[in-house]
Amino acid sequence: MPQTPSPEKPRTRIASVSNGATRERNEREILTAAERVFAAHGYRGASVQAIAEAAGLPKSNVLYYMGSKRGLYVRLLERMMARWNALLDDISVDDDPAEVLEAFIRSKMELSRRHPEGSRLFAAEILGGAPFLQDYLSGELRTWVEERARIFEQWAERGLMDPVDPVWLIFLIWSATQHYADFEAQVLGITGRDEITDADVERITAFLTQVILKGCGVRPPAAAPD
Amino acid sequence: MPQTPSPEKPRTRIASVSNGATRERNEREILTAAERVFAAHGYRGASVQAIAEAAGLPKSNVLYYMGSKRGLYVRLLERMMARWNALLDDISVDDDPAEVLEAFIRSKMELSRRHPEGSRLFAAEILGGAPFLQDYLSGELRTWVEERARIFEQWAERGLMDPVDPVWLIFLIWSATQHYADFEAQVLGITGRDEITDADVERITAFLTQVILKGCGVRPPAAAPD
DNA sequence: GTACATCCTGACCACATGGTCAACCTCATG
DNA sequence: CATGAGGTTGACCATGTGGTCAGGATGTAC
Repeated sequence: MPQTPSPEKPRTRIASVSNGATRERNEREILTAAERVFAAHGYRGASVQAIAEAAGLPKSNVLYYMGSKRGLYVRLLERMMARWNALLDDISVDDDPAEVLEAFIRSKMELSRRHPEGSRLFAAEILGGAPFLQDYLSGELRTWVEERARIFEQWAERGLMDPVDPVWLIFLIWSATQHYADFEAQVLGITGRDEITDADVERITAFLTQVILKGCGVRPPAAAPD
Repeated sequence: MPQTPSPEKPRTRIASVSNGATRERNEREILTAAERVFAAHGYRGASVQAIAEAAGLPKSNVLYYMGSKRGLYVRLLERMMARWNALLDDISVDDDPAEVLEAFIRSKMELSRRHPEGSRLFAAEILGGAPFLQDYLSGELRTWVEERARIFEQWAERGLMDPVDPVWLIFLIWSATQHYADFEAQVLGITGRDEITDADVERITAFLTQVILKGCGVRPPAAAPD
């Protein structure tokens, strides 16, 4: 119904130039604003009105593009999950534990750093009992964790690291890295700064890498080149 | 001593027996219910109606006891801060770092364990930018952290542990322990369990203690029994 | 110009929101 | 019994909620 394709006319370009461009620009604006509002107030606490104001658009326009509050929220979650899934996608038993763990910590830290609102959105969803993400958690993400946990275990068997519980190790890395996005307000309040700089992130990453690798009996990367 | 016979006139004192008891019972019921609802949906997302239903009381009754939604929320935050302040209250440079750090991890873990809703309430407040807690964070809590950080530094100077940044170490312990309350839904989904048992908590505590102490170059308590 | 799809939005709807209030109930004491 | 303070709550209010819709604006293709 939205589009009526002509059977024979060579309409290579149905949509006008402004069409796609306008849509893309507005959707991006709305998604950015919505991520911020949902992150700050959770699903119920966020109002379409507030999102619209943050995006500089009338409420009706937001609903025109996104259909519904729920649809918008789900779309944001899916975008965040996609970013997440790209993390540490290909590791094998033959990789160097130190390198992989450092890459894990670093990339997770970068993810929280680059998408703090998305990170908080995710956190708020989990805090509320993950009503929209239960299937993802006990499906895709669980598999993701189990696969990596198996590799950690094999490393332990080969004596490349201590035989720590791999799942709790993953949780430890998650929580430690996520903290700087989710609890940013706390970190800033306590340290007395007004922002977390790139240099801070670099230092925190180094700190976490050092403590966690040493804590698991993994030697730092420099010690294990071939 | 439920009632004190007034020496002169029974004018000033009028509280009946049922008065205090009823009030106490209802307030406790409301606070428990409210903590759960605020934790799940944040300040804006929680409705007085939902809290009332969770407490098994009419909405009017909740407002009769608590005055306003905001007052109820602030009261819950203060209760949680009081629990928090009792943590690791007296440590000195002369204590054993291993014992103190383990006690810190353990008591923080127990706090999250005993008050998961309060923990999530706090988390939701910080996630939303800590609109009600900014002063507390940059005041009391900041002092709390600085005092303990100073002690960690002195331990490092004495060679009792690695010279890691003490503030980030505190954040690391906070995030790792808080994770099991705040992200409970994630932990359960991924591990496939339906609850986190006392035995799990014990094992997680041991894991965190081992990794963090070793990671900071602290030796475990020499006199550890078994 | 006409045609047509997309874009835009104020007005509107049914319902939920936090909060108020007056009327009621309960019950120990005088 | 009557008093009176605490406890209880349905009805009510102004405002906010997510969502709909009709009608107009805009721009490109013919």
